[in-house]
Amino acid sequence: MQTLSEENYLKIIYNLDKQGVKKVTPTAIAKALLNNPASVVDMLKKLVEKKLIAYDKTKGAKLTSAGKVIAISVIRRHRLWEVFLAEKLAYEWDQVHDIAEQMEHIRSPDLADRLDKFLGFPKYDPHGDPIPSANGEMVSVCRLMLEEAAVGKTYKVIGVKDSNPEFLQYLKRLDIGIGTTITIKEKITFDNSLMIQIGKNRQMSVSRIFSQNLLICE
Amino acid sequence: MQTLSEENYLKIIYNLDKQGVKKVTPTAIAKALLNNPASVVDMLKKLVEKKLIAYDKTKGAKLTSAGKVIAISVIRRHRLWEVFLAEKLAYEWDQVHDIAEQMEHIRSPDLADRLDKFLGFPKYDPHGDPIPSANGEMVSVCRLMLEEAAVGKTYKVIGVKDSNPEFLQYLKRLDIGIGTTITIKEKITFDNSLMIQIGKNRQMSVSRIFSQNLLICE
DNA sequence: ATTAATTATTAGGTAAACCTAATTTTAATC
DNA sequence: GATTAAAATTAGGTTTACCTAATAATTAAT
Repeated sequence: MQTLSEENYLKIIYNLDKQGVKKVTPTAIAKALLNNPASVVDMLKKLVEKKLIAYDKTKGAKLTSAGKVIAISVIRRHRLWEVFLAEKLAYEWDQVHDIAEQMEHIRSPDLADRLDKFLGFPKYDPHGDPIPSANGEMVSVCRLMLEEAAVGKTYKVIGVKDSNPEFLQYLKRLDIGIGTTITIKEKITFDNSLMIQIGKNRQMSVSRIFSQNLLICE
Repeated sequence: MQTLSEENYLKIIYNLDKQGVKKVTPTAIAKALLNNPASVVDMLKKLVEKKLIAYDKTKGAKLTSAGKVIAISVIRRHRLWEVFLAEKLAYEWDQVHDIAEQMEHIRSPDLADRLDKFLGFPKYDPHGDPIPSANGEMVSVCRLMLEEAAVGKTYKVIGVKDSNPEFLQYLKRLDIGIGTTITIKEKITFDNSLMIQIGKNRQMSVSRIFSQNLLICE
């Protein structure tokens, strides 16, 4: 049985690794957790003892399979609660993270599974991140930035990259939410803006900044 | 801002007082929290410093108005989550307490209010305890044991006294749940059993033990 | 390759919330 | 009212998860 803090470390190590960080170092972890590298070193030792990670100065921290199981289940809980908060309690995309950060640590054998069922087995959280299934599998990520979309194709909005409140506010005003369909009409090369069609009949131009922040899926 | 542990102490002090304990002593609190009286004394000092309780050897611990506000809000969150777990996630009455014990400490300004709304502003939790409203008011407890019911009258089931799993199982088999209507047909004095009507057409006899465990409201 | 800068680690410390064991206080009983 | 039992308190310790400051080890830059 692991503590709340241990769960957070495992989750962060998993996430950093997933984000493609070549070496998961104490400093990187400290930055993510907003704490001190010295504290991280302490905890890494503890996690090594518990056989939840392997740590090697030169290779950084790596989850063992036991550690990975825990990390994924924490992530699963986090993302399920995010869906709950957004969908059932009408929170905005940017408000759900901090609360889910707390809720992910609630422990009870089948809570996540019941929640999953209650929510209708969602595949993605409100940020477009895939939700691991009960057995720890994640759907292969169908997820690209609007910027990477191909002209002529139609996509569905699945989330945002950075949950900047202003951006979310703006999306809301445009009536763009999860599931909204977007068709790419034209790429304007000179400023990298895009002419898109939202839903069936609305057309508009969006900036590169915009298209780098919206996540879509075919 | 108070810690999780402080919240638990305030809640317990509130509950002990409500249960009619004449003097809320360190030993009583320790018994309720399954910890040591010495630890309780430590914490009581801290709570006095924070002006959340008044403590006097001879009178025991008493919540200040600030302490009461916190205690009631913890209780509100606890009971709302219990409703959520029972109603939305299909937990049995006896399974919700331990999970709600954890969820009650999730902090976020308006989470409880949103949850309350989502649940349709329930008045009682699955144990028949009243849920404080957002401003801290609790409905006057409409709650009596089936044993105390009057012949001829019709009541609604609001909860159980002791959440004994066997009893809950039995209720389930009888298709008795929260909201089920029960009409008292006859009191059998020789063994204190009751002839009741469940819903519209089912009649059956229940033992005194049974009727001392089911909570109802007119 | 040596110096400078960055990282990692160790040493020693703190705060929260517990604990045990000893002591004092209060209450109960004869 | 003295004795005994129970409860409250104090003293001193532990664990978890942090911290700062100092040192050691890497990595980068001249």
